[in-house]
Amino acid sequence: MRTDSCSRQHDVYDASCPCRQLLDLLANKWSALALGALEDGPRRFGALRDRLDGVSPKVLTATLRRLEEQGLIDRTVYPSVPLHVEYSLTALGEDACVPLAALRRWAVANIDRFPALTGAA
Amino acid sequence: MRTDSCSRQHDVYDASCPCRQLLDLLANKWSALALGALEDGPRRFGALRDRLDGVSPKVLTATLRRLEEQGLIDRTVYPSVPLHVEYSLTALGEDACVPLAALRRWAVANIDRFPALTGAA
DNA sequence: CATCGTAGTACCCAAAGGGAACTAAGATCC
DNA sequence: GGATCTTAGTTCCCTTTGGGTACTACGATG
Repeated sequence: MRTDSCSRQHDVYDASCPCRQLLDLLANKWSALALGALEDGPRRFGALRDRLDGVSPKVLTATLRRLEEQGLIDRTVYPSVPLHVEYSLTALGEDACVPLAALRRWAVANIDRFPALTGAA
Repeated sequence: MRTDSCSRQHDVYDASCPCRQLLDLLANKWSALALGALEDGPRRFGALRDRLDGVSPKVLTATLRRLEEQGLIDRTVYPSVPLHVEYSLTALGEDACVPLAALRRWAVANIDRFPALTGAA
């Protein structure tokens, strides 16, 4: 039983298809950076906040919760003191990292072709 | 003369690096869909609005303007009546489509692994 | 002279993003 | 035993962005 209109074949161009929502989740600056930050092993909240330069704790929490909800990352709490929370990629998250890493790499590799961003004359 | 702190090597994890802004532009639902919609040839505003199911004209205009500003798409006005405006990819836009297409394809191919989105039990 | 089609803009409201300050819980210092 | 530290957030408030509906401009067409 489906509630979306896209019964068999999925299409990101269909607003009611769940993969549109998935695209919305992944095609997001903070999601792309957060997943990438976990690529080489688990990280704690503070480490992620440092790595994702410029993110506010509120937005980072929201991003991580969304990713966790969808099964892209795991959140493990170590009830030590001070509290210790570790985020890590799931298998699904690792897979999602592939296209996201390609996008990040493209941005870095091609930034010089964007004069309006690099402040060139 | 640069105003950003990331003098030589670019890094999306540096908030002041221009490629962070580029990532923000590309890692966006509407950008990814709009660029993809132009992959197989120029399209008019109305055609894009139809293709990007669920987009409001206001948001579509804003998205296209941003992409045009950065040189990813061209906007050509044919002063016929009724007015006719055609959007097409630049060479830069075509290149950017590669990682974005991969991301869209990943979403479609892996949506079944997201029970929370597909409404599975 | 009213209507149509195209490509938007204007207006208004809701949601998300963002910064700074604050909280909780216990260990550790003095 | 009270002050202080650390970690992982939450809360508040404000700004920005997203989103829907209605409206405009333009001349051709009936």
